[in-house]
Amino acid sequence: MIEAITGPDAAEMDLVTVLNALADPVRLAYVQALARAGSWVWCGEVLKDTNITVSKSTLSHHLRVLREAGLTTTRVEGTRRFVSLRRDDIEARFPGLLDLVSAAPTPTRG
Amino acid sequence: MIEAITGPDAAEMDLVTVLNALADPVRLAYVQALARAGSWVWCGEVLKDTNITVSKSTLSHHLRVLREAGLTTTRVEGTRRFVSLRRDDIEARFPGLLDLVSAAPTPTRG
DNA sequence: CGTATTGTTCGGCGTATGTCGAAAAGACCG
DNA sequence: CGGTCTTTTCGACATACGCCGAACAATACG
Repeated sequence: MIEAITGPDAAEMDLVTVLNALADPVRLAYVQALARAGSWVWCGEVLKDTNITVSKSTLSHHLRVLREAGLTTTRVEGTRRFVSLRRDDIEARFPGLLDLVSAAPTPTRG
Repeated sequence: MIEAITGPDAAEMDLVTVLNALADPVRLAYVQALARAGSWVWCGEVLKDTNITVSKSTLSHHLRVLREAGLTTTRVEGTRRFVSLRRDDIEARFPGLLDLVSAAPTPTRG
């Protein structure tokens, strides 16, 4: 069976929690990269084309924050994990949020 | 002369900083109340019709975070201060952000 | 089976954050 | 000037957060 790890239902997403999840340079860049990359990206590869480097444990921590905020969902496939933005749920709950984040000007370098 | 205390220019607002400013229950409620109330509201009164109570020093701290993120500006008038959302600047820099925050479902009570 | 790959979990560490009360600052009123 | 009102600043404190390396777990490969 395909194991899918997901956080809260769309209706239970909390704005403060979501904003907090996005209010970190690493996580924001991750979400932006995900938005660019489409669905089900190998989670260890997402930050590859950014200038961000963190340890495995740190990345795992950030992915959990994103997941528990409701922003992403994870699918296990062999030894790897694939991650995807919950676009529809996010859009349903917080319309425009993903567009806003994706269109962010000058990635964290004012 | 009218003393106006303002944070960064619109062009220099940083998304992570802005999201971080909004990712706190008190500050989010404050911004939402401001969005509802219009411009130049007496800063000590903004949270009156919410169920939030914080000390003066804590509120002052939060107002500084909001101001330094670029979200609000403050005008001194006598012994009081009046605060206003920088709607145009926010909209120019992060289109849709204020609408998104204002339309937040179930105020911090998922 | 042994090894490699991929992530998670577990301490631990340093810093940031939210909170408060007390004190100070500035403006107004008598 | 003395008193009042409003807000900021100053410690102080507890907690949360981001980060890492080491150990563990689960799967795949030969």
